[in-house]
Amino acid sequence: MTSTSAQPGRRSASMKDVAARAGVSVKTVSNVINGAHVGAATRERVERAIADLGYRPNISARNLRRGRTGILALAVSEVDVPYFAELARLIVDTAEEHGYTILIDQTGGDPKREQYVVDGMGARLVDGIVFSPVAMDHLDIARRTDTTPLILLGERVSAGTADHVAIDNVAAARTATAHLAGQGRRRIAAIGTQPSYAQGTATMRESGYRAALNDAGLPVEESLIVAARQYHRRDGAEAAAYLTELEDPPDAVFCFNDTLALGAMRTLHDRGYRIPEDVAVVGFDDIDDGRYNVPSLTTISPDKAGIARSALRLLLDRIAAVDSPPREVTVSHELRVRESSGAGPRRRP
Amino acid sequence: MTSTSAQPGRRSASMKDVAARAGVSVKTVSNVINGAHVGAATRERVERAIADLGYRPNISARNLRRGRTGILALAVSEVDVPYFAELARLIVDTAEEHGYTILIDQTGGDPKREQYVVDGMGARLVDGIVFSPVAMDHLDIARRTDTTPLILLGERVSAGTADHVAIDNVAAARTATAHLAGQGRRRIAAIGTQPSYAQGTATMRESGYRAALNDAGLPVEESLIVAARQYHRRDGAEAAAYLTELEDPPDAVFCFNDTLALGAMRTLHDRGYRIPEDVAVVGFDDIDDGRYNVPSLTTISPDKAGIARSALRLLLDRIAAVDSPPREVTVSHELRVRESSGAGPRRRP
DNA sequence: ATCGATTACTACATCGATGGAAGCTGCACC
DNA sequence: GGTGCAGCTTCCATCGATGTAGTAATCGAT
Repeated sequence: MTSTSAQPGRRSASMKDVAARAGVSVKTVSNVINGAHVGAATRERVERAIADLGYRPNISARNLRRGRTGILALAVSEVDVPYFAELARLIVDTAEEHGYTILIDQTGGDPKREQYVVDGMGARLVDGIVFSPVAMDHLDIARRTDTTPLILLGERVSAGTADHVAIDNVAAARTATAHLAGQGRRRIAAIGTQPSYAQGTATMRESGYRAALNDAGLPVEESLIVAARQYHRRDGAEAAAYLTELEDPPDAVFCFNDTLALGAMRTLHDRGYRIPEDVAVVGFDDIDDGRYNVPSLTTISPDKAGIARSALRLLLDRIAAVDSPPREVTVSHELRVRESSGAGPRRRP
Repeated sequence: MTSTSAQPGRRSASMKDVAARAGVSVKTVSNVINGAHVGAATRERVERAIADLGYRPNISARNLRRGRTGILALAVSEVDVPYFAELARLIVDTAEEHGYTILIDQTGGDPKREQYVVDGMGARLVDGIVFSPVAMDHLDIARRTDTTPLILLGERVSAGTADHVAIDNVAAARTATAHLAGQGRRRIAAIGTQPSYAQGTATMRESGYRAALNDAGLPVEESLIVAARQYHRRDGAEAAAYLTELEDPPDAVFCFNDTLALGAMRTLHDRGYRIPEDVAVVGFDDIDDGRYNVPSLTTISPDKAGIARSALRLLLDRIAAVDSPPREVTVSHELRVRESSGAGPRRRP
């Protein structure tokens, strides 16, 4: 089925052109393309005409007729955040396996843009949306009137507002903090709280952190809990700077994501702290950067492929059956102990 | 224009419904939406009907009629490669300013998938494509029959095959290598050549490297030139391992991108080399990771925002005027000297 | 030979929005 | 009162692919 020659003419060939060339009706061409029963000889002729004309179906027309577009949106704050970049990669690949294409929307965490996402992205452009909210809480989402299937990532929604995929953030944070306590650390700081948003991932991780301190019989010291406006390296670096300036600096830091941790480690290093000897560091997300960093970063590793798979499955299910009750999927995670939390001598990752 | 109530009914409202509710014709609704002259009273009524019904235009129908989709594709090997992630972010934002949405395609460097991209991505789904080729050379691209506007990134195309945006890779690599020579380094290795593809970015960087060695009166030692299958940290780590096992290891390494450099530095560190004292390292791309790494990474910093802007401009121009001659845009770059190449005492980035 | 069933294909309406031409107002003007 | 002209608005065709209904041809069974 090699295209031997294609007319570079302004208008590209339509089914009608193919039909005319093959001497059949338009519908027969459609049948050939969609694999319906067509006689061998006719099929042959149509296929030759398709090749000759370099015909390719017009997606807009097909979508109009079929009522779907074959496009799903992935809406995140910024795609160049490593965690989202890695997730985007998996989601794009997974979607492709299901015959869907992914379109990227960057909200930048802007509430207006997030509202736009929740409202179905303006026009009926996408069949469904995978959304990682920053500013919206579940009440905002419950209020939505749009019916575009929507899957939330990393969001703890109280009760059946929307489909939702996440890891158990409380448990993961608890494990991470417990690991530090188990290494004999006594002043364990946390970087990454976000006061504004009571339902978010940050709050879950914070409460896991607090629970672990309680479990270990350690006091919760509010001055060791540092907020981060965003989750970039810069924010981690700034938070760490603040911590080193305390009268009694911490001997460990649990960062709510890996980029915060990498930024924090940079500052700690600059200020003469040895990692993990003086300060142990644990991150969250298990991005590729952390594995190769010196020292390599202990972190919570969520099953990202599992998240991508689950999100797509939920979304496709919902596209098929809009009225089914919302589902929550919890994906597994594990602690990856590496150099930054004092796991013996330095070795290759 | 707040949506007061939206029918959750299966089928969402069409222009016809709006027209019926407002007591006008479909075309008048269309005119209201597209800002044509419509009487104030009529406009008012139509707008209320739109709000009441929660009407939003059907993109597929509009696209079918208008002959364009408002979607552009960004095709790269993998979006989670930091350089592409950062570029994707800029391109998504820039496209949005122009009223376009970006759809991501990951080729994984697979020739078949790249061919698919060059052939316009199967169906007339996108209005244009920004493509960073890995396996395709300019001959493959010259052979293309599809007419979807296509902009190439980072590709040195010999003569007017397609529009094309890149930095001057030869000059940049020459600057990077010269910087190392200028620091007194004598055995400067290179990591990242790709023998298979004579027109690619890797070849440009290699020839800049060779030229700089000549400029500095240093011999080109083939054993110090290491290929990399991909440009991930792992490949850099492996290449560095090979270099340290040489009888006479290098005192500097120029890596063809930052992730190679970060991987290489990890291995060098593990094997007891001090950076930059024993081995200086320079990368390429200026990704965020490199700025915060310990030691921070000296690198070539391309004007990524400029690349995104230029690519979009070329693409939109070509969509408007398909037959204009191909253009090449060279975007600026600069050397960012940091710790990894011995720029004095370690300081914050 | 005839009937019913099956197959292979055609004609036509349809999805929703838009461009163009025609129609209907109201109004100024001769 | 008729003409001309705006200014809106309506009607109709259209974009390209697909579902439905229907027709023609073929086959097996009686």
